[in-house]
Amino acid sequence: MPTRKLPEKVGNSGRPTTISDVAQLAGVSIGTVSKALNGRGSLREETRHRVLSAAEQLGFLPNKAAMTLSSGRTYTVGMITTDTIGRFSIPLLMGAEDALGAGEMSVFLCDARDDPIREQYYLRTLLGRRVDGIIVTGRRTQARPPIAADLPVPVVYAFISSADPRDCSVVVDEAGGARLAVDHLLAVGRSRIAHITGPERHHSATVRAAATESRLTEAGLELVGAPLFGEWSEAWGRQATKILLGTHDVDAIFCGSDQIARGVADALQATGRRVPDDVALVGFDNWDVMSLACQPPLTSIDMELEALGRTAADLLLATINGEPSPGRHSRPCRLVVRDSTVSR
Amino acid sequence: MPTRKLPEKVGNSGRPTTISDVAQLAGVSIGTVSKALNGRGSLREETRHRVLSAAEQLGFLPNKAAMTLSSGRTYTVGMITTDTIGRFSIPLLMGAEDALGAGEMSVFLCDARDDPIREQYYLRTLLGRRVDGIIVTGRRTQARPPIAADLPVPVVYAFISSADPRDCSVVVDEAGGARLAVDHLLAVGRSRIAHITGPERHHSATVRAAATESRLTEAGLELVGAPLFGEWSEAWGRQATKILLGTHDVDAIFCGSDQIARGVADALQATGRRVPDDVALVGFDNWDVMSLACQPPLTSIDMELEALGRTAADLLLATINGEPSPGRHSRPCRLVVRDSTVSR
DNA sequence: GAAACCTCGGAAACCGATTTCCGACCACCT
DNA sequence: AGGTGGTCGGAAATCGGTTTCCGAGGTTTC
Repeated sequence: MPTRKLPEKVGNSGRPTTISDVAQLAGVSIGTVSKALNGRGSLREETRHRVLSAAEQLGFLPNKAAMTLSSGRTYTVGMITTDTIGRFSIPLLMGAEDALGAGEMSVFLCDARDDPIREQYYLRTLLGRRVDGIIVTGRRTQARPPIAADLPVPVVYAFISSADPRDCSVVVDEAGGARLAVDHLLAVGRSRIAHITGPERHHSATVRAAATESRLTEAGLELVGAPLFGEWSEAWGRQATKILLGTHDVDAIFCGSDQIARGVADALQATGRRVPDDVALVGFDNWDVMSLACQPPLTSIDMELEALGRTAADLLLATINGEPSPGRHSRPCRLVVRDSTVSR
Repeated sequence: MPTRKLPEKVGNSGRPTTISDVAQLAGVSIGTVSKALNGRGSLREETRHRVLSAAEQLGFLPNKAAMTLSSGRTYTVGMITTDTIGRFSIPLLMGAEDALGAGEMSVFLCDARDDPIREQYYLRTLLGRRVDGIIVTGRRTQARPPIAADLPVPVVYAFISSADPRDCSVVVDEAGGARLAVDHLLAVGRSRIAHITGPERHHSATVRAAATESRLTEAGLELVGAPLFGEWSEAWGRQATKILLGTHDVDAIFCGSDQIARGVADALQATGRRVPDDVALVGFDNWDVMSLACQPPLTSIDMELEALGRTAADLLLATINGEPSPGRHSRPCRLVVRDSTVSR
C-alpha cells in the first residue's frame, strides 16, 4: 500500500490537476510526464526528477477514468450480495475487500436485497462500469442459479454456490464442520448426543444434520432422537431442549447455531443440568456475541468467513489474470473449544 | 430503476460492444448513435429506431469511463468506514447505498480498520477515481478530526461527526434518546432509576449518562447512585447489577446498550426480581438479537441508523448538486416499547 | 571531417464516449 | 431556375491519460 502525500494544492480553479498542468509546470510534454511517472521510456534523471517534483507540488493524481480508457482495465470489482448484508456477509465483505485492496482494486458494493430485479439492475450497472470481475455472495448456502450466462467478466460465488458446476464457487465445508463437532464430543467422552438446529428447508440445517448422523454412525453410535428442526433462535433452543429432555437422556447436544445453543444452555440450567458436566454443548458460527456471552462460553464451529472472502477475492484476481479455477472450492471449518465442552 | 435486458450477444471477439459497433450495424456515425441513445439532436424516427434496435441486438452498454471523461462526473461515491465495518455501520451502509443507488450512483466501499494510513490511502484512491463525493462513517460517536482539509469533493460524516463545525455531519441525538428512555420510565410510574452503561472514555456512554441525569433533575428526581460505567457487555450488566442491588433499591434500570440490559435482566432474575413488575428495564440500540431474545423482550431506544444513512446520502447528493448543508445535523431516536417496561 | 550510433523527449494516434458545428439534401417560394 | 429555409446526420474536437514512432542533438568511430 503505497503512501504518498495528499494534494497540497489544487490546480487552477479548483479543478483537479491534469497531466497537462504537470507538463506545463515541468516544461515538458505530456508524453514525457507519463513516462516519468510510470518509469517508462528513457529520460534523463534530471528531467524525471523535475517532473516528479512538479507532480508532487501540484498534488497530481492521475485520472483513473482516462487510464481505464486506454488500458481497458478498471482495477475495480463488484460485490453483489444477493441477500441483505447481514451477519454472515460482513466478514466475507471485509475479507474480500481486504484482499482486493491489497491488489489495488476498488470494490463496488451492491446490496440486491433478495430482489432479482435489483440484482439484474446492479449487474447491468457493473458491466457498464466495466468492472474487472464480480463476486456474488449471500446469506443462504443453498446453491443458486447463476447470476447470468456467459458474462464477459469473471465471476466468483462466495459462501453461496452457483448451481452451474463450471462456475467458480468458494463455500464452507459445513458437513466437515459438523463432523469436527461430533469428533470433539466423542473425544471428550460423550456418546448420547442430540442435535437441535434450524428450519429443515434451510440447506445449512439439513447438511449439518446429515453429517452429524453419518459421523455418529461411522463411530458405531446413533443420534439420540431425530434431529430437531425448528428456527435459528434462542427461543427454539429453549423449547427444543424441553421437548428433548422430556423423552430422552443425553450427555451432549450439538446445535446448528450459537443462538440455538445459547437457548439450550439457558434451558439446561433451568432444569438443573450443569454444562458441561452433565451435558456438553457445541454451537455453530462462533459468533462472539453469543458464544462468549453464553454461560459457560460456548465451544463452537467457526466457518472462517473472512478467510473465505479473501480466498474468493484471490481466486477472482487469479481468474482476471488468466488463471481461472472453475468449480466448487470447499474450505474447512475450525473448532473453537471453550468451557461448554471441557470443564476447567 | 430502469430495467433492460442483459447483453444477449457480446460484440466481436468477446470484447465489450462499443458505440462504433452499434454505429456500424445501424449504418450511421457514432455521433448519431450517441444522439439516438440519449435523445439529443434531431433524428428521423426511423433512424433513431434503427440505432436503438442495433444497440439492443448487440447488448450495448455505454462505457462509463468514457462518459466520465467527457462529462467530468463519475456518478460514484466513496464510503469510508474509519473503524471496522461492524454492527452499527451495516444499517448505515445499507441506508446510504439504497439512497445512492436510487440516484444511479455506485458506491466504493473502503474499510480503513481504524488505521490512519489506510484511511489516507483510501482517500487518495477515491480522489484518483474522481468520486463525486465521500461519506465518512465509523463506530464511535466521538467527533473526529476532518479526514482532510480542502478536499475537491463534498464530504458528509455519518454517525460520527467532524470536529470542524463547518463540515456536514449527520449524527444521532443520543441525549434525546436517553431522555426518551427516562420519560418513558417516568410515564410508567418509576422513580428510583439507575443507569448502567459502557466505558466512561466512550463519548456515547458519557453523553447518554449526562442526559439521563439532567432529565431526572428536570423531573425533580435524582439518579439512584452514580452512573455505573464499565463495558458494553452482558457480563458487565450482570456484575453491575449485583453491585447496584447490594447498596441501593431501584424500580427501574436504564442501560447504555441492549447487551448490558440483557445481562442485567439475567442478574435480576437470578436474585428473584421480576421484570418489569419489580424492576423496569430499558436498553439502547434496539438490536433485535438482544432485545427480542431477552426474557422478557426489551424496551429499547432505536437510533434509526438506516434512515440516518439515507439522510447522509441525500445530503451528499444535494451538496453534489450545488445545495450544500454545512454543519451538524442531528436526528432523533425512537422509543420501542416491549415487555420489559410494561406488563401484559 | 563525415558517418554511424545513442540518448532523450516531443508529436500524434488511440481508448470510447459527448457535443458542437457545418454541410448535404429536400421542399418551397418567387 | 435560383435562392431560401429547415431537417437530418456526419466530421471533428474534446476529455486525460498511454504508447509508439521518429527526429534532433551530441558523442563516438574510422
